[in-house]
Order: sequence, then C-alpha cells, then structure tokens
Amino acid sequence: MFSKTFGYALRSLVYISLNSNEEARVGLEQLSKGLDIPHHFLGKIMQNLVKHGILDSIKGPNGGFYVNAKTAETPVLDILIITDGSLVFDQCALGIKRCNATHPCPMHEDFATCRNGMLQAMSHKTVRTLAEEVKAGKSFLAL
Amino acid sequence: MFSKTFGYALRSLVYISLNSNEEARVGLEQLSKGLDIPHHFLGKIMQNLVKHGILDSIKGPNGGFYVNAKTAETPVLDILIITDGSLVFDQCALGIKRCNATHPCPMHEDFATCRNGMLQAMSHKTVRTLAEEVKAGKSFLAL
DNA sequence: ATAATAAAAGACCTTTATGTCTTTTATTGC
DNA sequence: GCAATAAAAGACATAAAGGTCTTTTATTAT
Repeated sequence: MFSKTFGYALRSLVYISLNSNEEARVGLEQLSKGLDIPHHFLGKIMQNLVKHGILDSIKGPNGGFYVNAKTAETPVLDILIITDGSLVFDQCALGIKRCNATHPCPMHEDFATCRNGMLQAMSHKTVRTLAEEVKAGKSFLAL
Repeated sequence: MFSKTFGYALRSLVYISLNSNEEARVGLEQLSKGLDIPHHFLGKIMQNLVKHGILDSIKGPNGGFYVNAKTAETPVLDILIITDGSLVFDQCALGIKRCNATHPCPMHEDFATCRNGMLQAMSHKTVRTLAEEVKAGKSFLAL
C-alpha cells in the first residue's frame, strides 16, 4: 500500500517523541534495534526527515535525533508526502491517465471513498496523537 | 496502491467482454492499442489469466482472447489475487509484523476501515457489472 | 504441404525500492 | 589538540516491478 520507508519514518518519529528529551537523544543504533529496522537504511530516511525540518539531529557523542517544535504537530499525511511523494493518492488505481469524477474508471467511486477516508484520517492524526495512543498502551510500534 | 498488472488485467477483461463473441476474438494488437498497454507485457498478463481459467484464447489466424463461462462472474477481488497475490490486504501499512485487532499499530483502525470498504466493493463488483457500466457510458476504460 | 497469423514461452533489459558498506564531517570529553 | 562518537553523505548491492525482444507452437487458409 505505502512504501516501507513511510512506515519506518512514522514509527521512528513516534518512537523519538516518546524517548527523547533535551538530555537524551535517540541514536540510530537504538532506533534500529528498538524498531527492528535496518540501521543504514534508516539513516538515510532520518536524514531526509531532518532535511525537511520535522526533526532535529546533532552529531558526535551523546548526539542523535530529537524532536523540535514541528515534530509533534506533523500530520501523518505530511510524512507520507515526504517519503512517498504527493502522487500516491492522485493516481487512478486502474492506471488510466485522466480519471476523475466526470471521466471515471469503473472503480473510481469505490477508490475515491477509500482514499478520502484515508486522507481524512491521515491529515487529522499527528505524531502527537499516535504517540499518546502508544503511551497509553492502546497501540504498538513494533512486534 | 495496486500493481499496474492489476489495472491492465482488469481493463483487458472488461474490454474483451465488450468486444468479443464466437466470431470475433480480441487480439493482443487490438487490446494493447485500444487500452494503451505495452503489447508484450500485456501478453504475459493475458497468458496468466488464461492459465487461471477466467478467460480463453486460441492461436492462429482469427485467434485471440474471448470470454468463457467464468469471465463475466469473476469478482474484481479474484483478479487482484491473481495479479498481486492474496497478501495485499493482509499486511500492516506501517510494516509491523504481527499487527491485528488485539495488538494494533497506531493506524490500524483507519487502515482496517479503508481495507474493508475496498474488500467489500471488490468482492461484490464483477467483470460483468463493470462492463455494464462502461457500456452504459457511465465509466471508461481508457483516456 | 506451405505460408501466414497470433498466442505461448522464455531470455533479456530498465527502473525503482530496498538495503549494505565505507568515508566524511561535526561534536564532545579529555 | 586528540581520540571517540555519531550523524551525513555517497558509492555500491540486491530484489522486484515493469517492459522489450526473439523464438516456439498451434491454428487457419490457400
């Protein structure tokens, strides 16, 4: 459905939200072990999140990743757009080039309903809301 | 969302439903031009549909693809399973290995709602219902 | 029989996603 | 300054999806 990169990024952001503060940043080592994600691959993903400004990092001893002003309020949808591009929801599931409400493919309505539901959920939920759920033990970030 | 193969297969089945009868089969040439799908790639996809028995074909002059007893009643979901495998709907969107109602990822509920809606639509709609829509001019198979 | 036609089959190529490894750069504590 | 640490950066590897090309096989019409 979505790329692995998206799942890795989202879970990492929530993990860092729950485990970082001014003193203790979260290193790649801890992240990749805690979430069972390949170390170096995760490195690139995190780089990209930092580059997009929704997370901060610092090098050197006691360095690592930590939340900034934007992190908690970042909608899940923003993360998807960073990792998978804005196209994900725009393209026709049957691969028809110009498919829209006035010139629909035979599955257009069904897909649109599903898509809108996902868009709704992903734009309302943020890193903060997910972190709160996980903190309350209602949901989980890893096996 | 789904593979291109799935879209190609579904559109081809509907196209053949609308354009074949005992006399006139639909050849790859016509299919690939009519639906703007790469000729040889489509060949393999069609082979697979024939192998799965939801479509028939015959070689030689005036050969081509044509509907059989199963074609019209094939649910869209069956086509998806043939082209993309049954896993598509089973895996967690965040990539967590064991993610289910009792051990959910933070987005589990939202994804489940979307997935169930799609499953519902895809198991109820068949090649026949889609073909009827297209025949009535309510929806389209190509740009 | 032979030639033409068209699907079946399979070898190969390209791109994208995913993942690994090594080197560089910034920061810290001594 | 120097060594240790950890992210940044980039080269490289692997697998899957998507696509092209050629050869084989079955069918038909002459």
